[in-house]
Amino acid sequence: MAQKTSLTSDTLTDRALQYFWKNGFYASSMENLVTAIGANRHKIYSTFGGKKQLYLACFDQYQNTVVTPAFQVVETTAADLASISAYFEYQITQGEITGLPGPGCFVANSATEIATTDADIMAKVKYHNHRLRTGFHTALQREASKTPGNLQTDTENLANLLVIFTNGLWSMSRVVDDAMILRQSANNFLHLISRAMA
Amino acid sequence: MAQKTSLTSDTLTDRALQYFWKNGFYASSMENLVTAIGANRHKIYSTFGGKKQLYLACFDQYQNTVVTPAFQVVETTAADLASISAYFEYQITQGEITGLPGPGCFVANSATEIATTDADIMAKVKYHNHRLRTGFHTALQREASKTPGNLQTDTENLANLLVIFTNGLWSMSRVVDDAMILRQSANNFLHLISRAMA
DNA sequence: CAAATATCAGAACGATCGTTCTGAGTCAAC
DNA sequence: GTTGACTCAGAACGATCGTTCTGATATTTG
Repeated sequence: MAQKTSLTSDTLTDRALQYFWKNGFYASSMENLVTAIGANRHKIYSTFGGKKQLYLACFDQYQNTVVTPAFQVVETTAADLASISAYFEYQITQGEITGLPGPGCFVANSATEIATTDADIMAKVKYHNHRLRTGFHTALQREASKTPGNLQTDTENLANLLVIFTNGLWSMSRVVDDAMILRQSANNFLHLISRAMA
Repeated sequence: MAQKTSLTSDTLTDRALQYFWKNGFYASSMENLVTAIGANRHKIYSTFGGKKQLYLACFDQYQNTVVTPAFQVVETTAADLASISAYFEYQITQGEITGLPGPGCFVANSATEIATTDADIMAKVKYHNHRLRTGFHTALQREASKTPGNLQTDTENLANLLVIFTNGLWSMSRVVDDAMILRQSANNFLHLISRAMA
């Protein structure tokens, strides 16, 4: 019994995230969560306070362990349109590894399941969309700056379209079993963006 | 008590759809459904068989009372890109009337909530996306045919992007409170489509 | 009017929900 | 070796889940 003390709060959150992500909030009972994360009920309540708080903690975990590794390529100062393409490619590959149809985006799922009836979740969802929009925007601005004299490209609106498309793509990843469709869609959409900036 | 016999199965399904649409499957308890649709439990079980069957019946109701009135403009033989624009405008206006943030698309919500764990729901979702894709495709083909000699426009891929964008837009409609954002996004996206066909 | 049918609200079913609590077991400190 | 703080599985809580059933009321039929 050497691994008893190794169950950190971080590990619990990570395992809970995996389960919530796959099964959703309502379909994830405490009974299931307890067995899924390998901790007893007491630990969950003493550490987080309850199911809802554990769920909220998963948002930060998701940002750190999923969004940042995938999206940081877009958030660097050197990011451009190719970086956005790399982001989609990375996420689609992750979906392939996990298996399609997959769980999609944890945040988008939450937006659908409980955001409209819970202000805390709504705030987390809005933050996530804001993060994507900001990242896309700066990358598109850099891309636009490559074309000298290009001042009329509406990078803000294009960034907004990218956020919406991202949401739609992960929604689609929940019902398609071939990654090629996702990959082709991302490429085609980025091609439209590219043409709009020319 | 003259209206007792007026509660047809169609009326029940319609009211159930409204409640499911707004609250989702899991958060809609039988207790809530009974009071929401104005019928007793016995009626629900004798007519539909149970909660899940009632939910499935709502899909057909949604197609008939929501999708068809909004999307038929795209499905006519005379449809073109302007028809697609009219479809988005119609849906966004409906969202404005219902109030934003709104319930989004009933089918897309189901895809997120239960499609991955239920084959029946998955089939309904796939049918819906297929319907959208087919409608968009034929409308885009007609639009493309307006430009003589235009044979290289990949209307199939563009139709697919429209389906994904539609999913993303309704997902977004669950967290934004201003219809202008949705309207502007739809217009901007159709503008990209338009440029791609030129 | 009387008999048969349909519809109703609500009790009741076992199961499971999120949460709290109990008691046995494990560990480190001194 | 004893104490005290920890973890653990699992019992148990009231509440609510989806479903079934009961008895009263309303409507229709002959």
